[in-house]
Amino acid sequence: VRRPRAKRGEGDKLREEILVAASELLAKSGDEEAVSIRAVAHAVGVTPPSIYLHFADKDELLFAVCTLQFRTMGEYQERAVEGVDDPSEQLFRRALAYVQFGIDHPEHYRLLFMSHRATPVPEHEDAALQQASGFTQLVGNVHALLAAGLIAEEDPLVVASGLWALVHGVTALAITQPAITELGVERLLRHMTSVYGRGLFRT
Amino acid sequence: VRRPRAKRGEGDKLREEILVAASELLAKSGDEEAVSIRAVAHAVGVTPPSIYLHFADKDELLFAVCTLQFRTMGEYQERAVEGVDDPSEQLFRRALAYVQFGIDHPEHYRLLFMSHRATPVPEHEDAALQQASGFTQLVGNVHALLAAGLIAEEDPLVVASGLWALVHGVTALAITQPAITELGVERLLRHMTSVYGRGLFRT
DNA sequence: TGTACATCAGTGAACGCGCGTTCACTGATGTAC
DNA sequence: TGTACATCAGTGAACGCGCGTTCACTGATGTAC
Repeated sequence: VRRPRAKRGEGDKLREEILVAASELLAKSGDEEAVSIRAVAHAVGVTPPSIYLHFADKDELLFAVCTLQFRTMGEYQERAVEGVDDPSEQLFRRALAYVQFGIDHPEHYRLLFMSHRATPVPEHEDAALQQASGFTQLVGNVHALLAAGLIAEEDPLVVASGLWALVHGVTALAITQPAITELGVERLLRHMTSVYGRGLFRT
Repeated sequence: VRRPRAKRGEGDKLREEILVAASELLAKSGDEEAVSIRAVAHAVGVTPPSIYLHFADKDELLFAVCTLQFRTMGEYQERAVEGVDDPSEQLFRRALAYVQFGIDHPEHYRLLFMSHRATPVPEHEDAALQQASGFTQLVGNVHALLAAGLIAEEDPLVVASGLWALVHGVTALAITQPAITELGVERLLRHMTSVYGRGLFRT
């Protein structure tokens, strides 16, 4: 399955194809280790050295995959809060969208938040930023709630981190522990947000 | 560094040494991939084929490491609730012990709850049991609280899963996101248990 | 319009590496007589 | 007490594999004159 060669100046097309192929390979194989330079090249219909025309090394390729997936995750969240003004409702929808992304793309979620790669190393700081972009909006939500006096006085960063830990817990567990899923992820999430919300919001 | 050969009938000593070496290698290297048959053999001071005298294959070795670590985790929890009778206090201490294990042994925690291996496959069911052993006691705690009317009517499995997701979220985030740790894991955990507890317990 | 030439998107073959696993073996330890 | 022998805990060498990466190359595409 040989890919037709790109026209002059269209060399960047391959870059895109490689990125998409790597993402799909990760999703389909269900294993980060299956995403080898050789496997990606094969999936695109090209020889391994061609990858190096677009990415310095394997690390850079995987980093690019992360960036791509962070963007997808951001879209999930934006779509979720679209047209919603109430900050507590926004918060809830954001949480749902977060978990939903993890369930829809378990391997990508693993790569972003559960793998060794997930630990942002200095040189990869804009990955941290990509991720932060979702997080900072969450912090924004929390700020709004604090300002409105809806939740008790507390460091917004702590509140936001707590919320993150909550959704991350559900998502990660849903991915690694299928037994949990049997009992219904939505049901679990509904229970947890209800309990947590009752504790968080002033009555 | 050649290990002295075991006496007759003391062949099982090597098995133990391999297991411990594999666990330490995992903890020190901070990477599951670093735990190769060859690396473990080297650490013990023995040649690679010797491993096969005690474990059928690499999978069985790693499975044994999991079992060992589940046991350690169980000890953390038992020590935590020792001499405590109040079920809600037990619950809280159990949560603390859970997170503490993850912080003390991040790579082992990864292996047990965050890796692909963490998904219990059929043949490995007693791993699920080992893990369940902690979980079933948690379910027991929840049952006691329900019976005492301290928490609202709800499926105890859902309540227990929620609690698990909560501590797992904090632990997993603390491991993969060092930025979170800067703000203080104990502080985050205290905030979350406080909020969650306020929502969970009837007043 | 035709042709020499530079450019650019790839290819093909090879490198060295570490891996899991196998197989035939060795040599010390204990046992039987 | 001495010696032949079985057992048992390992060893040494080798297998085939897939990996990331490099290097010199090819051949189609566009450009200059």
